[in-house]
Amino acid sequence: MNHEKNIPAKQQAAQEKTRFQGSHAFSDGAESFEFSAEEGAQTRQRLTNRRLTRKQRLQRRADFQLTYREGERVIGRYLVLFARPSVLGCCRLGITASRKVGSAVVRTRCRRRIRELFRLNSEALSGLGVDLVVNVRRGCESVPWPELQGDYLAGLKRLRRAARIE
RNA sequence: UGGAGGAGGCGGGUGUCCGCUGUUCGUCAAUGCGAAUAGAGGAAAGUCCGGACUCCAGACAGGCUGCAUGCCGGGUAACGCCCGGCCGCGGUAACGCGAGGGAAAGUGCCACAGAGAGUAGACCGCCUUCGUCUUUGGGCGGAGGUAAGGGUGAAAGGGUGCGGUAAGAGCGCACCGCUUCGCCGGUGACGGUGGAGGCACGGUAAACCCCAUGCGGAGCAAGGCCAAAUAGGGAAACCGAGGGUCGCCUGUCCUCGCCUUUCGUUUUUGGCGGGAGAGGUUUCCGGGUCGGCUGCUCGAGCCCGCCGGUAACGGCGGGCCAAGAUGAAUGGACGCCGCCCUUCGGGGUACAGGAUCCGGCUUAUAGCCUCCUUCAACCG
Repeated sequence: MNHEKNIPAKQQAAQEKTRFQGSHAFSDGAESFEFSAEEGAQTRQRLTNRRLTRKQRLQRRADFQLTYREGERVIGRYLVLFARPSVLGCCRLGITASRKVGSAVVRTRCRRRIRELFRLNSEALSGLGVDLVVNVRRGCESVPWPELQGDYLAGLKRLRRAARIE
């Protein structure tokens, strides 16, 4: 988290601007993740964490199976989410696309879009600290971005609710 | 200009924001941060052939079995691939297609129809002759000769024509086909040509089979190296009890043998030493799981030029370094442009993503471009 301080303020401002525009562009429903600009310090933290390195990905088969077995499950229109409290502090992402989804090209595109969902909406997971496994369902490669993002964020909301109840 | 055929190429462009993986450099405690730079295809696909590479087995090599290939010559590391040619078939042509060896080594199969289907055969016919009847046209019956015509069939034991004959027939002749023997051309497949034979030899080998040639097996999850935890194996050193009763202390009981006043890991009533049993701790060794590293990208490499070759391709010279990921990067979002369709709102923009690497084949592919050839029409 140290590197966040290194980013110049100018760049931060630019990011904030684009993010804000984007947020308005697909603010067609309550599911879109909204935040206001006046929460200064918190906003800064949310805006800067946009990277997705290898550490933040599930890399072992055992991790996947553990998440399937012990995690919470939420089924959406295009995605199926599994989440399980992580041993590490941060969130990690794993993506599974079976051959039912389509050809190799289609599956790769789905993976990339989901990775971007995870990366650009990291604030939706802030404070959770879970291993998240996403199963791809059919149609994920061609659905418009706002709809897919809505599906993803709605899934996360339900996951949060399930966690709170527990 | 239009139709057709062949060869080859491209297969989106661009802007903004946010990212990913490798390498190099800088910085640093750091796998972090910053900068620069590179980063999917013509099929990356199917995994159908051929190799390189690695391990295993064996070792001159050969055979059996199995599989594959199959006109000729050339190319290649090799091939079932490519190039050139031959033959057959299709097309007016350009050109295309062909598993294209052997059916006189053997076995099998060829339904139905038909008189007869492989040592042929005679249903209707045709012809001769005898008998008989007669309204003199011929009819009926017997004996024989035939295979031209009809009919069946996918196929009827060479074809067409002329001669010949009672009618016919390779019975004879010419041409074509076939078989066979020469000669000429060609490296060869084969082509051309001359003679002889009077015709025997149906098809099917993606039916068994025969002949010739080739092939040891498994694959980068190959293979090599490092190596946590736990359990277990081996070795060494050190420590000294263990169990029951119990919250704790004291006391007591049980558990090996020998010896008897010195020694000490402990096990005694007290003491000693040998044997035996048992536990704990630490260290090392070997095997080795999770995991990590390597193999891993400079190669039958790519580009340009010249030379040889009809070509595939080869030779020489010069230049270049161009993915190396591993739950797997090379992107996501939003615009603009191009192209196509449009009901003028808009919609669409192919097939498709490396996984050790090469050479091929096959299959998928919206649309676009270039060149050559051929046919038809028109103009000159």
